[in-house]
Amino acid sequence: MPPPLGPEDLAASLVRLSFVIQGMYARASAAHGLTPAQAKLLCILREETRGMTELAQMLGLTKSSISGLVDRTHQRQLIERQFPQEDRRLVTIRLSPLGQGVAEAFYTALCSEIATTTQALPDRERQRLARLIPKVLRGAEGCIAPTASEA
Amino acid sequence: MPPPLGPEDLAASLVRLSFVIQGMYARASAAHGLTPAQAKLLCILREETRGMTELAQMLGLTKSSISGLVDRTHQRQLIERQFPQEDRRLVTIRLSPLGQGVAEAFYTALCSEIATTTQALPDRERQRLARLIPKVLRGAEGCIAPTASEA
DNA sequence: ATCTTTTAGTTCGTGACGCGAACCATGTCA
DNA sequence: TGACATGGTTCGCGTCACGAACTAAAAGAT
Repeated sequence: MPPPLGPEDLAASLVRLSFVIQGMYARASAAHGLTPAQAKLLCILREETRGMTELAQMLGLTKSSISGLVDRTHQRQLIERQFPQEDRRLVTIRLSPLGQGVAEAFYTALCSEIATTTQALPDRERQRLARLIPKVLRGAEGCIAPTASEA
Repeated sequence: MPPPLGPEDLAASLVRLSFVIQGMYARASAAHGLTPAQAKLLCILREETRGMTELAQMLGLTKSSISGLVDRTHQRQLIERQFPQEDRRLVTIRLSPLGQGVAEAFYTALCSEIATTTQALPDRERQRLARLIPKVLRGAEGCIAPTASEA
């Protein structure tokens, strides 16, 4: 008969879990020649082209931080800058062909590694988990969360 | 009738969850004048005194990284170095009185913030979650996980 | 008892990261 | 036209993590 678990225990294991996942994220990044920050950037751009300010919001970073990150990622040939004519202040960032490949490879590798660890669970429990977590995420949406949402 | 969720969906929401938690961790750290790295260090030392190599293992960092981290944290008066006589190579690190206070404050703040977001779930589901997550963690133990275990 | 190896930490140089402050260029609005 | 807002960049700073080279102390081997 397992004792009931208090909310602190849940909090503690959530923190622990997040460290484990972040560890996988870091290793998957490194395996593809990326820093975690660059990996996040690529994952966001996987969806669609974005402006610098937009990226700043999504990553929860300062404009100046984004500037640097984009620079370094650009040097690695993973992204391209576009200068739309309708508003010449804008700089739009999109994946380069190389970047697309790396982004996909990274993302699938990451997911498959994570899946490996959840594969240990019986289907029923995995299914439950898959439905519970989004609920927690919805509960957390109110927070000032940096919305490092994507991937 | 919700569609069944594949393992990729689960992986994706796990990643997303980990970012949310890390965001809270970062904000809770900042609120107590800590960097996330320093907060992790303090949390480990909350349990007991440790040597440098031991810290390196637990945090998944290099000895040189620990050296720097300990230096900076020491400058903030949060930890103390001890030089045991039985083995004069060893340096043992423990919380200073100030560090103890900060560590406790940080940890409880973090847990309570996380608890807030899970409070939205009905008791039954929260209870389920609290039992499922440790299972995932056990499944992930095999991994080379840096074991940034504590807190 | 000495010589060699292992163990524990430190130092140094490098690159990435994130921040705030100051700044420029382009649009927008009065 | 002049004031203001918006979008990005640059700079200097502190933090972080790494590998390589190094010192000191302990443990083992001869």
